[in-house]
Amino acid sequence: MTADRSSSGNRRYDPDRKERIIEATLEVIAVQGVSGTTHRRIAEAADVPLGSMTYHFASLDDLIEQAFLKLTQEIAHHFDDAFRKAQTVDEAREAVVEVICGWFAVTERKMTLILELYAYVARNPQTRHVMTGWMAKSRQALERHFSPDVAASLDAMIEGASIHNFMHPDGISREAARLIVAKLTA
Amino acid sequence: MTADRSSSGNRRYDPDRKERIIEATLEVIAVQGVSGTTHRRIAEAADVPLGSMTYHFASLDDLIEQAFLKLTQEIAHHFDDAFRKAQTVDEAREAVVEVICGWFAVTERKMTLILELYAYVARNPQTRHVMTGWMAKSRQALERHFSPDVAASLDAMIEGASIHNFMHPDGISREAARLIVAKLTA
DNA sequence: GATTTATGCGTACAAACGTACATAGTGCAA
DNA sequence: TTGCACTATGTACGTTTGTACGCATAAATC
Repeated sequence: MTADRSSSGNRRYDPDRKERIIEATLEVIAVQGVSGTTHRRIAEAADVPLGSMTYHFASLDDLIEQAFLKLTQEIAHHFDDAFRKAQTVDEAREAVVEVICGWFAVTERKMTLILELYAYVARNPQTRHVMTGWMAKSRQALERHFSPDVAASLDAMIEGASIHNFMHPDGISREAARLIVAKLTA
Repeated sequence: MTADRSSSGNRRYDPDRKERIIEATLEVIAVQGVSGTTHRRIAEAADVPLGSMTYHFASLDDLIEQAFLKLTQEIAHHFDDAFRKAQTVDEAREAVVEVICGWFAVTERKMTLILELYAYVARNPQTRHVMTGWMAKSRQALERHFSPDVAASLDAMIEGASIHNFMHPDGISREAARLIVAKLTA
């Protein structure tokens, strides 16, 4: 439907096709879940022929893994940014609150993708490195401002609170989050 | 392969077949994920004919939802038990530590199922009641011993810490958990 | 024992799947 | 312009999927 490809003499110069396929994969997973993610749906979403799938990626699982890797890298990058900006411990505390109450909760898409990732990793141990890599980066970002133990507890709390806020509309308020963070970092 | 059904005149008196199908569904989801869960695999796991699937359940999604409901009810029941047994606040605190470090971490199967559930609910909003019901029960159990706000924070921490412990072998130790719980319930 | 009713199941079917591969198209060297 | 090496694609194949449905069979009633 996005035209361009089906018209204009077909074959086009398309240097970042691979990248676009990966992004389309995340889009499909977000809407259909891993269980509904197929070569054909991704190809349609990325506006590329079906043959491109097996040409650029060894298998569907290979593609899904690369998509999830990209997802975690992007999130980790934003996460790191947020804590790099913080100058004081108090600003870092506020950043944690923001991550819990503002950032994740806003984008249902991102949370859905993360949950799909967790389930996927749980069932495909060979992809666990995607998770451990992500967690290591998050931990590192938090350890700019907090001790390793406190960083670990904050990381876990961010995880749990994000999920709960996603599942339950009136989960944890900004004030409540502020109090929790204060307790954990006291 | 489990015999019995294929021999002995076939049709058998089987009053809790429906229940067994639900349990088999959880088994299949735990191993194959929702994405690999099919009528045929469930039927084989439950040792019932394929026809039984559409006879007892309106659709595959209907069956999956019922299976997840059963899962959450069982977990909530155990959870409630643990906190009902606690007589003092300190015992309740220790119960939280146990939930984080002992209980979930032990059974990979259970954690996998929970993560599959999250992903499923995220993508099927009409099944969100399964989650909200579960969360309400957990909250209730915690509120036997803690204020609503503290209960909420403990619940979130349990969530996040369990997941992190599952993904990363050396996640949060028992001592670390004890300290965190102490901080949150101070 | 005969007849009826309700329950359960084997089987078939169209649709969708992952993947392989012959072939068509394209930029580049000469 | 021609030839070549390489990239990309359309298509076909064998499986597996969810679901529907006609028929077999057990239980109930007389």
